Parts: sequence; C-alpha cells; structure tokens
Amino acid sequence: MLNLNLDQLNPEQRQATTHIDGPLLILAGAGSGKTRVITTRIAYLIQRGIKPESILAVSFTNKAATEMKERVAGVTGPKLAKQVYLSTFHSLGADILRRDIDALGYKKPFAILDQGDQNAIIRDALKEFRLDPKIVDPGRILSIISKAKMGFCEPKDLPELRHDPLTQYAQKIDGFYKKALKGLNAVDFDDLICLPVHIFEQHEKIRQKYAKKFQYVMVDEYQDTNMLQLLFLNHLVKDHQNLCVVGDDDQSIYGFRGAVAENILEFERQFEGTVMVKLEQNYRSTNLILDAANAVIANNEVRKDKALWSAAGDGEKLRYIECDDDREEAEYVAAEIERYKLDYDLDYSDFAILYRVNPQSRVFEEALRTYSIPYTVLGGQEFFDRKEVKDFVAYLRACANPNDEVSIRRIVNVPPRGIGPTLLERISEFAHVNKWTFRRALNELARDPSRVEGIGHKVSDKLSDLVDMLDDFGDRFEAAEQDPTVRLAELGRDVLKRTHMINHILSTEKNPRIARRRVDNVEEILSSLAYYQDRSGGTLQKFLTRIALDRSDMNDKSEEQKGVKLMTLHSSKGLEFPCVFLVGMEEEYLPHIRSMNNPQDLSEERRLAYVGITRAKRHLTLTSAATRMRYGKAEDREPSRFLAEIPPETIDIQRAGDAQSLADQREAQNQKYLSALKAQIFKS
DNA sequence: TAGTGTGCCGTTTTT
DNA sequence: CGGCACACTA
Ligand SMILES: Nc1ncnc2c1ncn2[C@@H]1O[C@H](COP(=O)(O)OP(=O)(O)OP(=O)(O)O)[C@@H](O)[C@H]1O
Repeated sequence: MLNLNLDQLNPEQRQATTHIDGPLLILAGAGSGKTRVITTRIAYLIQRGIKPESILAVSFTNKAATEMKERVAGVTGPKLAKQVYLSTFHSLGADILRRDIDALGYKKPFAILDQGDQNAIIRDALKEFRLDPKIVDPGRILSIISKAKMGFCEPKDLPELRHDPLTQYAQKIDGFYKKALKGLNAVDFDDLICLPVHIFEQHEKIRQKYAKKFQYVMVDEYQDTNMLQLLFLNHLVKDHQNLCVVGDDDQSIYGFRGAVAENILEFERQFEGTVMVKLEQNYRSTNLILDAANAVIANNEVRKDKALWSAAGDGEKLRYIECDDDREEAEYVAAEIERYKLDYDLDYSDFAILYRVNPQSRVFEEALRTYSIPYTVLGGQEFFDRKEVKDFVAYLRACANPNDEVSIRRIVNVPPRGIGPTLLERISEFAHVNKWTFRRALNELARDPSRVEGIGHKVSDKLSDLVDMLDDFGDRFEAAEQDPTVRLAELGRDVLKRTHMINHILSTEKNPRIARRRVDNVEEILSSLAYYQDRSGGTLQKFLTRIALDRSDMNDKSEEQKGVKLMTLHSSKGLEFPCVFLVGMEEEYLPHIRSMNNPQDLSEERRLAYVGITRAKRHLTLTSAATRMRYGKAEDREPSRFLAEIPPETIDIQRAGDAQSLADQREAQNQKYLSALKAQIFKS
C-alpha cells in the first residue's frame, strides 16, 4: 500500500525511523539523511496504524515544510500526506491563535504585524517618551524586545544585554509596545509562538486539546530553535514525550534570532529516556567537498565532533576563483554555468549561487540576464517592504477585515486626503472616547464631520468615499468566497482603480523608471493573487494570511523550478545542488563586518561557510572580487579568512582576471555550444 | 497639510 | 546609488 522501503536506509537511519514512542534525538552532520529520516518516519508511523492527523512535523521555513510534504506524499500518496500537520512553528502558532486567541482577550480575527508596522509603533513610543530615534535606534529596540520574547522573559532579564545601554529603554518601551499591540488587536511574529504558550499556561484544557491531537511530534533543524519554541514544544509533548528532533549543531546559523544550540546539546538531559542516534555517512557530497567542509568547521572550538564520510569517491576538487571586480565575478559565474551545463549535461536548475546578503544578488541577476540564463531569486523580503506594496496590501486587508486598524490607519491618507498626523491623532482620540473602532469612527465622520475639529467638507467627502469603497469591496470579496468564478485579481484591480493608487504613484514619483517599477510591484501582487486563486482556490483572507506568514515563493512554481537559484546562505540550509557557486568570499561579507568582532559571532559565520560548502553535491566554486562597487563607489576587498582554512590539496586556485584563460574558456564554450546546437538540429 | 529639498546612511541573516 | 527621515515653505 505504502511505497515505504526501509532498505533505502542505513542501519542507523532505520533505527531512528522505526523508533516509535519516547524522545528521540538525531544529531548528525550535513547531508547525512536527517530530513530523509523524518519523512520516512512519518510514513512508517502511518504504516504502523498511527493516524496521520495526529502527527505534527515542524520545520523552520515554509520552503522546507513544502518540500517535506512533497517527500512524504511520495511515500504515502498525497491523500495521507495532506492529513499530516506539517508546517512551520509560526504557521502552527497562527493556527492555534486563529482558534483560541480569544482566551487571551483578543478578538477574532487578529492582525499580524510586519516589521514596518512594528517599527512604526516603536517610533510612536519614542515620541511618547521623548526619545531621539537617532540615539535610541528603533530597530535595535525591536530586536531586544524580540530577543526577550524568544527567551520568554523581559528585556531587563536578558543576561547578554544587561550592560547594553539600550536595554533599559527597551524595557520601558516593551510595556508600551505590548499595550499598543493589544489595543490594535494585533500580534507580531514572535507572538505567534509566545501567545500560544501563554494560552497553554493559563488554560490547561486548551493545552490538552492540542497535546492530545498531536501524539507524535517531530522537529527538523532543531539546532535553530529558541527557548520559547522549546517551551511551546514541551507543552505539546509533556504528557506523552513523543518528540523526535533532528539537527546539527554545526549548522546553527540563527543565533541572531534567539536560537540556542543548547536546545539540541541538552536535549538528552531535558527529556529523560532519550534515545540518541548519530548518522555519520554523508550521501550528498563527494569527499573533497566534505574534507574542505570538515576542515573549515574544525576551527570552531565549541562543537560536537562528528566523523562524516562519503562513499561517493573523491570527486572534483573545489575551485577558488579570484576576480578583479564584482562584474567580472558575476560574468565569470554566468559563463561557468553554461560551461558546466554542457560539460556535465546539467540543467539550469542544478545550479545555485549562494551569498551572504541579499543585495549581492543584483550583479548576478544582471549577468545572468545578459547570458539569457533563466534564474530565480529566492527569499529576500524587500519586495514586501516597498511602500507601494505595503499600501496596496493594506487596502486589501482593510477590505477583508474592517477591524484591521493598522492597515486602515496606513491607507487613510494614501493617496492624500487631507488627513495629516494631527488629524489622525484626533480621530484616534475620537474613536477612543466613544469606545469605537477606528473604522467606526471613520464611518461616523463620513456622515458628520463636525464631530472632530479640523475636518472640513473636503476631507469628509473623501472619507465617505473611502468608507463606501471599503464597504463595497468588503462585500464583493466576501461574496467572492461563495463564487469561484469571481476573479480575485480583477477585484483587486478594481480596488486599484477606485483608489487611484496608480495615478498617485505616477504623480509622486518623477523618475519614470522608478515610477514604472513601483507600478510593476503593485501589479505583481495582483498576478500572485491570480496565481494563488488558480492554484489553491483560496479566498482573499487566506491569501493575505499566507503572505503575512510566507513572503517567499509567490510566483509560479513551475517557472521557478527551471532556473538557476540565487539565495542567501541562510535560505540554502537544508537544500542541495549538483553545482554550487559560493560568491563574495571576502572579509566583511563572510565573515560579515558586523560579526567579525566577537568570537561567538565569528563561529556562526564559519558555520555559514560550512552550510554553504555542504550544499554542493559534486561541483563547488568559490569566488571573490578584489574590488567591488558599493554605494556607487569602488571598494577594495580582501579574500575571506575562511578560504585559508580549506586544505590546499582539496582546492584549485585560479584568477578569472587572467584574460587569456577567460578568453580561452569563452572560445571553448562557444565551440561546445555550437556543436551541441548542431547535434540538436541534426537530431530533429 | 502637501510638496519639495537636503543630508545622512547604509547592508546582515528570517519567520 | 538610492531610500528615508526630517525641515522648511506654500
Ligand atoms: N540511506 C541513503 N541512501 C541514499 N541516499 C541517501 C540516504 N540517506 C539520505 N540520502 C540522500 O542524501 C541527501 C541528503 O539527505 P538529507 O537532505 O536528508 O540530509 P540532511 O541530513 O537533512 O542534510 P542537511 O543537514 O544538510 O539538511 C539527499 O539527497 C538524500 O536523498
């Protein structure tokens, strides 16, 4: 019935897979089949008669969750796989809150704030306390508040920040921030996990409901979990202890997000009777790649030593290519992709370009475009941080949920309707004294503007136009939920028209290129809405929830799968590619300039290098540039210190700047390309 | 309140 | 280079 074959596992993997009850820890190096064990184990449990809906598998990213779902479906078939609860911590938390947030005195539905929204609230707080945002950086305050939540404590209790002068401000602002969120009936990302924990603590019945439902719990990438997530898990599993976690301390790269490697290192002590399984055979990479990775990570002092080996043979040596500048680097990589593709009969989708920070993708995108190589950039949330994108999404949210005060406040003066900060404040006050929602206050003012000082006919006309529009589209979107023939994207386009947002963009942005781009961004929301509706048949509500929780992959998947993948080292975790380019191997990128000063951060950078190297199955090229255009100026760069940690016998060093060799390669490449073309023509 | 200009500053990494 | 916060004017 099930397509489950345990012969595809080595003895240790099999032991882990067939372990059913009680805590299980799988601690193993990269590419040793940890994720495979999780997916196979899910299938095995189902085969043993365990109900799929009582299995919870949590992973870290939406991408990993989707991939796991597919892998499970491959073994059990899609019908059973669908019933397994497989998602990220944050989606699970959001689901719990959707059902039970009223237990904490919030209303349903609640709003999920993004970083921009959070930032605005911190800025409000700074104003309230008369603090200068130049001295008290809102971003850092936010990160302290977030760290506190992830440690399930208050800012002042954070040991590592005890002496940070910002911490006392954060402590003060924390209270304001929490109240503000509750007042807005909104939660931030950390709350998606934090509030469920509160619910579990305060309402034993609710806790039991979930603990009973999820009889078997599995967590991938456990080294990236934080204190809060451990608490959360413990509430779910403390009755039955059926928790299986999988991870690798060498791949712990989310320290900045509160991840504590202790979770995995202390697991055996925290969960009595833990069975531990180590996996030592790597099935992903050839040995030279593995040797290089092992040598690099061995420079970290604090780690559990692992003996990774591969039966795949030595394979090809790594290559380090030193380029003169960033454009040469990008062009070199593009040319090499073509060459490898022909030499090894690879597909574009077999290639990945990995880098440390998102903006590094740009140069490569340009080069790939000029070479007509298809590609996709994964991750990077700048798209959703664009003003025009946030504005339009806020309109959609305001239509879908009249109580979404954050969104309504955002769009009430976009395009300008004569409501500046002072009027906005007065309207809030007006709502507050009458115990109305912000939206209700707007409705009243649309009818009777005299109730708030400073609102004239012009403003109130526009206001009534706005509330009419929100009502109208709210109804239409709601009606669309019953009628699948309604095109959500068309409705969305009508919203765009009715609000004149496009005109607003075109008239405020005088640089036509940028104006165009902004309009395109708004259009992209519409096309992803259309795509979403076609694929999942969901409602606007669901679409909005989805983009709040998962801001990646809103494009056509089949298109995406075809091309070369560009992504940060962080997003590459858990993935594998036959041919990897690790680009920008320079000091200040890797290690990143902000992580060069203390040894702990530096170790995490090294782990990042380790993650990057171990993504490669067969071909790995590292590149650096001697000079790089940054902020419109050329900057000198030094090769990364981690390059020196790679054993010389595993790597070949070349200069791309060697014009001769580059020209030769191009020539050879052209030849090959021509003959391949010829062969194809003759075949058909 | 809207619209323009100036000057600053940067870029981790993600849910 | 490009985006953003702030200040100043109409
Ligand atoms: N017993 C096995 N026989 C053959 N191939 C295997 C076996 N176990 C795992 N693999 C393959 O090895 C590769 C790595 O597996 P997987 O992604 O599960 O490793 P991982 O430990 O999760 O890696 P990482 O820590 O880097 O995320 C995959 O291509 C998988 O199919």
